Amino acid sequence: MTEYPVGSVRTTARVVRALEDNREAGVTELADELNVSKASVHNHLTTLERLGVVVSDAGRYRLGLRFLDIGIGVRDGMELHRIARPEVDGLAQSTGEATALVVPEHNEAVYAAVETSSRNDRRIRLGSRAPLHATAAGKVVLAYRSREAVEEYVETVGLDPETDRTISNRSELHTELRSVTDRGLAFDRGELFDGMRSVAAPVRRGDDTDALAGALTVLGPAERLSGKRLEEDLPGMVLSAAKRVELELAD
Amino acid sequence: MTEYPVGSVRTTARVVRALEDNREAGVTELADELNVSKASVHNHLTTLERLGVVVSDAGRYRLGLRFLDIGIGVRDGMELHRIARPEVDGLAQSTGEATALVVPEHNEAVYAAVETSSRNDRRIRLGSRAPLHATAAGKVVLAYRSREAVEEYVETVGLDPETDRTISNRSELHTELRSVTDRGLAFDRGELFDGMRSVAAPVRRGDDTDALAGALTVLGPAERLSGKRLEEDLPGMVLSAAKRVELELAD
DNA sequence: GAGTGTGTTTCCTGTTACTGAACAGATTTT
DNA sequence: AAAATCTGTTCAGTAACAGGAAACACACTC
Repeated sequence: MTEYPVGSVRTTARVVRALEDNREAGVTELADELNVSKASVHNHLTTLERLGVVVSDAGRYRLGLRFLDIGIGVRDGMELHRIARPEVDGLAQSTGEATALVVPEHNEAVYAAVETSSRNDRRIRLGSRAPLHATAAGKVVLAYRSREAVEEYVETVGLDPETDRTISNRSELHTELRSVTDRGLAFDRGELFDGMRSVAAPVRRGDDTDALAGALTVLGPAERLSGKRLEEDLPGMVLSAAKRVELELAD
Repeated sequence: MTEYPVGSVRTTARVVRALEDNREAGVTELADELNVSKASVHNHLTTLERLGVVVSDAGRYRLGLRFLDIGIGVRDGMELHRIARPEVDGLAQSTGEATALVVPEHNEAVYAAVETSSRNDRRIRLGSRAPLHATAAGKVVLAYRSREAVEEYVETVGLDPETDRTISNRSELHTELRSVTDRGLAFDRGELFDGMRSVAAPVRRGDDTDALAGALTVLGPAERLSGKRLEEDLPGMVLSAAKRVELELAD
């Protein structure tokens, strides 16, 4: 058994990945980039096109919008999203900042819902992914894991520094996570993007285990997120919103 | 050469499709549903999980949010989207109705951007797809195609009736499309959903050929979309918004 | 009109993706 | 509590086929 039981699917994934980066590409171009024969690339592309996932136009190929269809479907299918969505919207309105529902997946923080108070403020992209140790929401996710699970994260993912404020050593991370569980809140002060701060509160599944379902978060520029607003006002709002989601999630 | 040059990818796609419908499933469940051996399903699932596209939890499998990531990336990468987005938002604000940017893909109308004036009004889903002959935006798409291309659409896709007002015969479609090109505008009066109406205007690529890039559309309940508002006011707004997009698209 | 791109097709072969069956847990039934 | 019956997972063998090389077709350029 190799790493990928169905090898050809892996090749397909590489083709998709390449199209994701290049936005549009030709057969030879992809063949060179991926070190695969032209014929093989061609086969994968026509397969993908038949499947309605890729669009071809005059010998150029690009990804179609079926991914969006599937992705939104997956997102809308999450009960956490259904319940948390109104709170995300409400938070955006009451705080005047960007807000999001963040969900852990494959050791990354995924923005499953994003809302902004002012339109055309698209700094955080829906569906984008960030490292767990460099965002408030991500730290919430880590904080509610066992110490071994956190160690495993450090081991496999590593603590790559995104800015010069990113937590990048093990002990610092552990003390930070301790403070997160203590307060039931996490902060990020320019640890992912310079001049960008965020607050996040956990949403736990009340039912069986107290496993973490996700996190609500508020994000904004350091100029606006500071002092009492950052330390007290926003935390209070995020926390109570998260609590409401937990309650409704429990039933 | 068979229908799908890389057959195993087709199986993978079927697995993904099944997960899309079932939201969550086990191995045997999928194996039965797809008439494939358990082992094979298992192989595909672990491959997909390794690729970060599927999430497994206690023997249950479900699609992850990577599709959303890719999909939004594709969408944001479209220059038409970049340019049309502000107009879609502006239309939502000025009309007070739901608005969208629609793009043709694989003979379907895809909602590439959706905006609503009031929050939590999520009737049309981002990324969802509708038949070309049953929506205002779709009729715009068809109208700017050659007659043979329209015939080909009727042949391959067919004119399935979605409601009792859906255009479902060839000649009716052709006269309708004629009126669309004449006025540069398309209407839909409950042809996709009962009680739902929409107006759409074309966005054409000015540059080389006058190929259609997409359409802007306004949607709402029949009670609000009727009379002079439906016939004159909204058309005027959609049309001028579409013109502005065309202009900026030309440079 | 030769030359260099492109995407597409063909053909062959070594790989591998599938199946059927055995295995290992967990849960339920008796 | 043990047996029966679900799971998901692993294993081994074979028939299918995915991938590579090269020829092809077509569009450009020079």
